[in-house]
Amino acid sequence: MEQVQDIKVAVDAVVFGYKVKDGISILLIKRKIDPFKGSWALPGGLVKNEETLEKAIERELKEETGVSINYLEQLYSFSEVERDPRNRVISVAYYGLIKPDAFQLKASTDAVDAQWFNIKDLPPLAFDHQHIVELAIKRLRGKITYEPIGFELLDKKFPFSDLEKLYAVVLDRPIDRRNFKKKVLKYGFIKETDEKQNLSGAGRPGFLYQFNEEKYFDLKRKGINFEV
Amino acid sequence: MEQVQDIKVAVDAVVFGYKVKDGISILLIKRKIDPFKGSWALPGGLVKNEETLEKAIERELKEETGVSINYLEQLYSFSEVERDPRNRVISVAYYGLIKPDAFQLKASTDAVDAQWFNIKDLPPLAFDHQHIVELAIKRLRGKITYEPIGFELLDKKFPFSDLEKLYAVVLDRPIDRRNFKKKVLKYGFIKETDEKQNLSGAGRPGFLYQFNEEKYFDLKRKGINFEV
DNA sequence: GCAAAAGTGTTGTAGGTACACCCATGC
DNA sequence: GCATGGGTGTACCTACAACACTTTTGC
Repeated sequence: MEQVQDIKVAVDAVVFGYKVKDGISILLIKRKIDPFKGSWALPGGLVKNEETLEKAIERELKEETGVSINYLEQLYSFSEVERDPRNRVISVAYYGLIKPDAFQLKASTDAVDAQWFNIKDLPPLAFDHQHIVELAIKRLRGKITYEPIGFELLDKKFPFSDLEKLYAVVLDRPIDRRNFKKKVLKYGFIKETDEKQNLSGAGRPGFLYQFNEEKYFDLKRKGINFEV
Repeated sequence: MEQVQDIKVAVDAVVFGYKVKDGISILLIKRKIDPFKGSWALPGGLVKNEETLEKAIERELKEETGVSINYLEQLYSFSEVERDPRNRVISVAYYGLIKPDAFQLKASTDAVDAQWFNIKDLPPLAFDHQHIVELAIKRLRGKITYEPIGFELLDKKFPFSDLEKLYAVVLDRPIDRRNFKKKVLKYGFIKETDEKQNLSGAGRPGFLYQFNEEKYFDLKRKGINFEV
C-alpha cells in the first residue's frame, strides 16, 4: 500500500544586483515567522496549485520585495529531507540579474524587510540558503564564460569601464583592459555612441557604449567563448 | 485564506547508453496504466516522503528497468500545470550515462517493458517526455565541450577509435582523427596500454587505451575547453 | 592483392597573452 | 601640476584547422 505523498514545493530566488561602486549584491528578506524568525533568507515561498514554478517565483519576488523581474533562470532543485525543520519541502531555486536601483524595495514601507547584501559580506542565512547562494554564484561565474552578460545590469549607456568592472567583480580577479576591449568589440555586442561620459570626479571622460541588443541576445543563444 | 497545496513531485530519468555499433540510445519503459497506457515513457515516478530526489530517481530506475546507476545529474524541473492530465505533478528530470550491456533489462522477465531506443529513432513519448529528452540531448552535447566524457560509456580498455566514434555520434558530425587524438592525449585523461585490440573483422588492430581516472575526474571538475 | 581500419606530421593562420606610455579632465 | 581614469598597439607564442599517405591485418 502506497503512502500518500506529503511533500510541499517551494521556490527561492537568488537575485543578483550590480552597482559599479559596490559590486555584486544579493536581495534578501528578513523572515518574520518561524522557523528562522528574524534570520535573513532568500525571497521565495510555496508554489500554488495553478501556477508554474516560473509564475510562482515571480509572484513571490514581487510580493516579498517589490522587485519585478521578467527573466529568472532555473538554478537547481534542492531536496534534502531535513532542509526545512517542520515540513518536507522541496525547493526549486532560480536566479536572475537586475539593476538594484531600478526598484524601490518594499523594505521601507512594508512588514517584510528586504535589503541588498554584498556577496562578500552576507549575513547567516536561513535553511540551506547559504548553499543555494554559493551554487548561484558559481553558476553566474560559469555563465559569463559562454554568454555575454551585462545588459540587465548596466545602464542603457555606460562607459566601457563599467562593463570591465562588472566582469572583474564577477570573476573576482583583475582583467586586462586592452585585451578585454579588443575581445568585446570583436564580438560586436556593444557599440560606441558619440556621447561622452559626463564627469563624476577626476579623470578623462570616456565615450559611452550601449548594447547591440540583437547581437547580444543572438550571442546569448549561440554561446561565445569568453575567457578574459 | 491560503489554499492547501496539492502538488505532487515526481522524478524522471533520461539514461543514455552507448554502443560503438549503434550509437546513443535512451532507456524507455512502456506504461501499463493510464494515462498514456501503452505509450513509451521515461522511467520515473513519485518521490516518497522520506527520500531525496536523488534517492527517488535511483530507486525508480532500479524498480522499473533493473538498471542501477550511481551518478545521475540533475537536468531541469518541469512544472507546466497540464503536463500530467490527471493531477498536478512537477517533475525533476535527471540524466546519466551507462554501458547498455552492463545490465540485463527487466524487460524480458517483468510486467513493465523496458527497452533501449536509438535517439534517432524514438517512439512517441508520454507526457512532456519528448521535450525532456530533447533538453537532455542538448545538455549532453554541451557537456562534452567542457568536460571529458566516456568513462561511464566505454569498456575498461578500448581502442582509440571507440572514443572518437563516441564524440562523433554525440556531436553528430565527423571529427578529425589526428587532431582529436592530439588534443585528447595532450589533456592526458587517457593513456595507452601495451595491449592490442583483438580483431573483429578486417583492419589493422590498434592499441587499447584506458582512462586515467584521476586526471579524468580532475578535468571533469576543473573543466576543459574541448571543441573538436 | 585488396579491403578495412590504424597510425602518424607539417604548415599556415588566428587568436590569446603580456605588456607601458600618453591623453583629457577636475581640482 | 598633479591625481585620476581613459585610450591605445605590438610582438610573441600557442593552439587550432586543414590535410594524405603508409602500415598492418584478414580474407
